[in-house]
Amino acid sequence: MKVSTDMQIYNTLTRRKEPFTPLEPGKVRLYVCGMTVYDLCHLGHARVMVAFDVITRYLRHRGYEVTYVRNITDIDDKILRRAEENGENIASLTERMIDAMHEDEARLFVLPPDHEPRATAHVGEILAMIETLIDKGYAYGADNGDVYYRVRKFAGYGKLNNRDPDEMRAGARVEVDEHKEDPLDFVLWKAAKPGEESWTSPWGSGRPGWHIECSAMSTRCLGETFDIHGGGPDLTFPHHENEIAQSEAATGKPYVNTWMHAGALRVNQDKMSKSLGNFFTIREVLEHHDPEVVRYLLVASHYRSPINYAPESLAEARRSLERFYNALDGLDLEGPTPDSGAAVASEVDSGFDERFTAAMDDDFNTPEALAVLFDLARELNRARKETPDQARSLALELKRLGSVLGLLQQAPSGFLKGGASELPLSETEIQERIEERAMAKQAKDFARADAIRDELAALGIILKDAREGTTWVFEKPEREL
RNA sequence: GGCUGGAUGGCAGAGUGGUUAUGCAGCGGACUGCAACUCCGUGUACGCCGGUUCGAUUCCGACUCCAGCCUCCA
Repeated sequence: MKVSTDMQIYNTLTRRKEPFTPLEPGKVRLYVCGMTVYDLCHLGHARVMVAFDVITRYLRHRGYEVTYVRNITDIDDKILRRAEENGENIASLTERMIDAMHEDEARLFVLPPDHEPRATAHVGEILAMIETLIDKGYAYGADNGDVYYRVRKFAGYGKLNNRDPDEMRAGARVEVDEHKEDPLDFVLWKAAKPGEESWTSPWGSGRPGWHIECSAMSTRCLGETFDIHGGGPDLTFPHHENEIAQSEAATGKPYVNTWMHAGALRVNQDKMSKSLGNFFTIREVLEHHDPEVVRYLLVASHYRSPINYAPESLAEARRSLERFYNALDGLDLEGPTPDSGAAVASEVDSGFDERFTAAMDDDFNTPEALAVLFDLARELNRARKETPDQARSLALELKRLGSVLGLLQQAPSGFLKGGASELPLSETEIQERIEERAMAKQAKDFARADAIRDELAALGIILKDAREGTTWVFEKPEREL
């Protein structure tokens, strides 16, 4: 696949779309801030995971070799507190949460990152970077054992957030720490309290601060300057601002070329948060909804737009996805694919790929890309009647482009049947009723046939009479959460 | 108060200086024994006020409202 230079990506740093040119031709180095593993992942995490999964998939589809690094913060105040509440040790807590996170993302069709560095495994690099910062005068040890970053010393501080340090009313909402030279200074190394998990350092036993960990691990995995750094919307300040300050002060080089931030996920127009009681973990939602429906909802908006999560929006996402799967249902989707055979690919030449690519090249415009796929699905539905060969090619094309968004890879009948485990009747029972109805139809006993259909419909099982026979889909009557 | 980003048809959600987004829902027609699926057709949408322009939802300015960040947060 050819890599052209037509891609445009919105850069948070410059606040505009820019042509994307990686440092090394054909290779993209991508770092995304991952989770602090003290609790289960919620939908906001899913949003970021899925956004950068789509971005990675598309870059690869476009021919780039992507190294995708997403860290795990496995030491931090919240973890210490939670472990103590649970009466379990830190390692046990973080391992459990990491396993749960991997399960959740796999269910959402999120491909694993190439590297998942953990803070606790990189304390050496973190200490080295802190020492460099002290040597260069950008950091200082305080008498309480903490080490702080000297924000005023770094000329570019605030550039990511367009914020002037002099304008920041520091201390307005935070208690000013008497050990800091300046209220804006942030902690690089935190002295351990007695009994806390700690590492030895030149400044006494302690643990790394949150910000330095990302600087150290991204540099370790991707080099001093890399292409894309991503994360959730609330990380721009102070986390990413501090990363820039640390890394650029330590290396004297630009840290990141393109900063990307996903939009927020809201619940009924409020920010999702525990205090508001509108907090949904991924697994809670997946108890009631097909994972692909959740993913579709997240992909159907642009990655930078806020998404309002409401129960109705999932029902609607499901119906949209049904349109795709209805189009694919009953076609032979195995065998040679457009990717594996040029002969098959040439049969489909209606510009769908080009339109899809143009949409995605424009800052990963997934809504526009989905619009192309809906057009493709319509073309496919038209072709089904008269030119089945073409229909099959279009179906394969739909599935292939869908895979770039991480969608449409399930067996259509499986999706449409809505997860056999929730069915009110067994599949064989349903089949029996269908046969019963077929006999009634043959005997022209339409009243009986309709009665059977209505009876099944009341259970959420909708029959579809096709030329080849009757199939069904399962539509759970009420979907909540 | 500072900084960012928004305000699009019943809902969701792209985009554009003049021409169809797309999906869901609705309406009319086709297919069907009747439906479902599908197809065809169908909506005088662009917060408010000015300005630029032959023409603005799209550019510029003011205003109103909303959200996020400014403290840990994806």
